[in-house]
Amino acid sequence: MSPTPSTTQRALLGLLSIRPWTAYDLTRQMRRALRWAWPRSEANLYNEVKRLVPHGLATAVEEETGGRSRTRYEVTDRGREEVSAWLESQPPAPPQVELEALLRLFLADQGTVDQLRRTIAETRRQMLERVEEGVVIAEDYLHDPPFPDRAHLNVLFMHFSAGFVRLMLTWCDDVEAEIDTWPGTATGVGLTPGTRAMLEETLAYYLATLDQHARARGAT
Amino acid sequence: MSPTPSTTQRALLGLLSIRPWTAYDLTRQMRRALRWAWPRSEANLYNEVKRLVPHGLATAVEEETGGRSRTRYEVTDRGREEVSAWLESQPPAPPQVELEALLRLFLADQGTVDQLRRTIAETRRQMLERVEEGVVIAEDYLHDPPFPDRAHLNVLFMHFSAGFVRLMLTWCDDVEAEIDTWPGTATGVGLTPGTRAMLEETLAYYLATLDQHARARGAT
DNA sequence: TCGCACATGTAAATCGTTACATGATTAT
DNA sequence: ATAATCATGTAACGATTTACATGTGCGA
Repeated sequence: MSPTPSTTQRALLGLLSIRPWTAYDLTRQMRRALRWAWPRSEANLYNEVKRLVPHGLATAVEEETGGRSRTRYEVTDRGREEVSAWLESQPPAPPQVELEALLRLFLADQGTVDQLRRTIAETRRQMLERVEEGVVIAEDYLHDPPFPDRAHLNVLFMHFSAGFVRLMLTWCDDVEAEIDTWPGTATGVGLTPGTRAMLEETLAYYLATLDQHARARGAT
Repeated sequence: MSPTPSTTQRALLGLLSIRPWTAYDLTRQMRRALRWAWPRSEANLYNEVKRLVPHGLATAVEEETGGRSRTRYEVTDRGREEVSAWLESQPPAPPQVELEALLRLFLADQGTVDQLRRTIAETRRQMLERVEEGVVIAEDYLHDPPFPDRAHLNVLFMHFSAGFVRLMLTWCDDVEAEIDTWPGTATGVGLTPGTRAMLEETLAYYLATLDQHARARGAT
């Protein structure tokens, strides 16, 4: 009757375990923070919280605030158990990246260098938007942290997002520098000096990593 | 009648623009390479290629190879146009990361340090698997590239995936080092020296980035 | 007072996954 | 000869998104 909740539902349950929220605040929190780990559309979130209730994982209270009514959700004991069981369960799903810009790069020989350049420029713009949001949040946390007793977790969380932004921005730089040396996207380019160097560096890093972890395992 | 194709369909069309493939080869290619940019289940891919045909974007030929028949797909002119139009169209969807491990970290105060440690260990293991695949592909490309005239694109593509793996592995290291200093996930931890340093470094990087791009824009 | 952003959803349509099915090929 | 794996899907189900709907407060 109650199949195991989806990861989206578990994320909402997790938020509710921190404290009660209204539906709208939940979507805000998902947009502000959890977008980095589990991005979902807002309409979907309204839907999924509501579905926690009939499963006995959360309770809903209607509040009359002036005109329109809103719903405040609270986690139940069964809800908390569900979160615990999930954290205990092995293993987490593998990381997945959805990156249309990278897809376009892969197929760039079907188009022009200029199209590719615009794709990269747009990607950089998107990342700079995230940086602007990040500055606000980071300053918040240095002066007046919203959840002081969760600061250690939130900072490790932000540490990932900062790393991701950095990755994307340097990748954009690398791609731009490289395509500037191309006569076109398709015609007789092949392995350039730049891409050959990248390839060798990548392989060296991979081999070093495997080696290091093989030795770490052996030393245990 | 033909609503604009989904990105998954465009990815398949893009592959078909390189050359004709059988359904199975398409799924292989998606698994081997495009997983990094647009991960989809194999069953779905079989479905989506098939749906290209009634829209006039691809043609299908049944081939009898021994016993069972297989389908070979080819792109049509309309299919190529569709890919061009897509590459021309602004803007690409923003990058999205789905990372259950990061979600678990965010909610780690609902569980134990040991659970978190296991999550990180599993994530590292998943990434090392990717490294092993990557070694094979990179060596291929150095000795006997499968698509020599596409090498420049494929290497820039791999450059991203290598960067992502590196990001994940160093993040795992950082998290492990930090949580080793915690007495627990929740009880009176707050902003530790380690996380404070991270936070300051993140903020500094963000500000430097914004500054740099503001000046770059000003200098144009 | 007009429009726009905030706040809060619903309904329909689509997208995508999991589970199943089945013949062929290879390894043991 | 058997089991495992490759190759190729189908069907059912569930998750997600898009588009719409509507009230409320605020700034120009």
